[in-house]
Amino acid sequence: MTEGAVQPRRTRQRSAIASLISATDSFQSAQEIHHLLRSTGEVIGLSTVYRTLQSLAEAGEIDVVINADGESVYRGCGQGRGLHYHLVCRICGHAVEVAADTIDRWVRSIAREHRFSDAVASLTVFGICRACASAT
Amino acid sequence: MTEGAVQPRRTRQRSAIASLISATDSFQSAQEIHHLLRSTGEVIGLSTVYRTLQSLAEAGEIDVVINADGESVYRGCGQGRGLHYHLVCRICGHAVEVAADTIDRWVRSIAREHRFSDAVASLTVFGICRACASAT
DNA sequence: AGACTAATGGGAATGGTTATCATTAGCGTG
DNA sequence: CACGCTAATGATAACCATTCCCATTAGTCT
Repeated sequence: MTEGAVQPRRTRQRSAIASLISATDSFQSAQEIHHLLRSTGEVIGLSTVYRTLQSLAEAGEIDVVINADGESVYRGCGQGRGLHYHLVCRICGHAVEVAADTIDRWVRSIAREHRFSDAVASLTVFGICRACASAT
Repeated sequence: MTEGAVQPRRTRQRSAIASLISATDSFQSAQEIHHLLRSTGEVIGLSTVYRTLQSLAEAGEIDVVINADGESVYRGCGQGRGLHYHLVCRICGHAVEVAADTIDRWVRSIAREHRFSDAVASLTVFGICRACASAT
């Protein structure tokens, strides 16, 4: 009993979610993902979508961001690339991953200055991407 | 008709909320604020609390942060001090305002690099404050 | 094949937030 | 001060994302 965590079972639903997510490059809510899967003929329950997204997020296989409406939105990420933040278009949802170095240094120095420990930043930059800006 | 915005009426409820908020230095949810006011004998409806907090936030008189559960939490801020972010203790809720200069510069450069316009950062740093860390 | 149990999914429950609308009460005017 | 206009209030219902419940289904190991 060295490896406490057993890997999840391979189910049709779990791989459907994983492949849909890895095929998109913008953040989507659980509901949107559920709709998309349904519209492609996939038979899957909403509960399953929520559960699976959560477990994928905990496993670090996808990113979660809480948007301005307080909803959790998910997106696939290049794993193993370390911590990073996002630059998200508030019109089309297009998202870019941004290296965390600068911010992490800043967070650490701010935390040290105020004697906070265990500091983690929740950071997302919302803006308007080139395409949407010119499509006015 | 130069000044489109009329100032809100002075009501008992609005000042109760404003004074409670300015007397606290940690973020609180609308529900918590409602409870507190009720427990001090104030007669006030939940709807009013939500509405007033929103209008105060839009007016820039208080800060809003969406916490990890997707709830909106509010706190008074020193107005006129310009944009700033928060360092929040995830145990006791104690919050410190942090100047935004460094981050703003970073946000602008990231946005420029990826050709995003109108970029605004949503940033909150969660950690554990000195007091809570030593009260283990 | 059989057993064990994680995973599923439909529906109900939760909980924060917003909408509705009749009533109340600021506040400027005559 | 009395009057009127309408913003503000607040009880309640509606909303909606998310979680819970639990009987059923289906991976995975032997």
